[in-house]
Amino acid sequence: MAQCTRFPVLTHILVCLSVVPQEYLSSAMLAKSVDTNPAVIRRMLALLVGEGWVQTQAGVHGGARLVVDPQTISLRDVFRLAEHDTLFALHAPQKKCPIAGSVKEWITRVLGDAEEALEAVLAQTTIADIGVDAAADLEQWMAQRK
Amino acid sequence: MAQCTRFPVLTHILVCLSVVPQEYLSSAMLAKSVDTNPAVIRRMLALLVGEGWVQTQAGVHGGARLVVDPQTISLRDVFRLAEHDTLFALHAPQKKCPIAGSVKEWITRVLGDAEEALEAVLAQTTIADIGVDAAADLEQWMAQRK
DNA sequence: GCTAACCGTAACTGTGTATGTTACGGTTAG
DNA sequence: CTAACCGTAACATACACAGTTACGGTTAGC
Repeated sequence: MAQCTRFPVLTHILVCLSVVPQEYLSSAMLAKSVDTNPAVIRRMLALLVGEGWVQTQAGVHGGARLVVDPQTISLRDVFRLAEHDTLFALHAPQKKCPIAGSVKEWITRVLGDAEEALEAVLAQTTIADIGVDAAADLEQWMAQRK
Repeated sequence: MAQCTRFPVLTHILVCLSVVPQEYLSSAMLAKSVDTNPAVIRRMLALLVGEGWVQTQAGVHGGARLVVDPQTISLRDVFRLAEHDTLFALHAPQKKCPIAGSVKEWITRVLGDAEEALEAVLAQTTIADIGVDAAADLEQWMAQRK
């Protein structure tokens, strides 16, 4: 599959936003948390805004904010956003090959089923689930800082 | 996942070999069927030989031959061969980020479960299953050629 | 209004991975 | 001896994505 890190990063951003509800987090802060560039974060945020999960605010004290219940965002939703095109690419076999048809048919069907099974597992976890643990970590971290 | 076509191509090769048991198919013929270069096929064959599924024969009238029952090769096996490294890559978040730990933990666990579910579906189909349909296609194709 | 802190987006680079291609040495049958 | 094979290395090519820079637009506070 992929050497694609978008899924974990998108999840990380959403969890960050979910542990400080109603608060605006700047792309610079999120970039530090995810350990990347603010522009990369803003690119990701554009996707989340497009889904209607996040609102952004320009100007001083601006940033991004979660505008839906994190319980309503499953990892399946995030996964689909991250891997917009098909998970598996099919090769285009020679038309003249007599067995190409059945091979392609089987592969398509089986991969479809497999992807469905994969997404069914992802659907069982929501951003809120992860947020609970993350909030606990955050609290412990802040206590240690005192 | 990936823009990786290795899984379908490996499957195609195995099905081709399974419909003409005990017969040697040259990489040139397989290349025509899959619509690629013979060297690419030979690279793939090297993987299959490494698994012990295929034997190759150099020289005139040489080629590749299936040496195991196609019923014993599931698409899960082929999939693992095609996607040798982990299906999903994780990003390495900043150590200082207090919530990175729980995010990574959840992602790792959930993706592990998801991959398991995916492979469970793939395990239900074997090369022999596809070979049955492919053989029928081949027969029909040869009848039309008369 | 001016300034500084923000976002949005475009453009470019760098990099990693996979396929396509060529080439060459080694092996086998006739 | 030759032609049909494989195995493997050494490229070139393509593509997606992260990283980076830059610039225009927006907002809050002085």
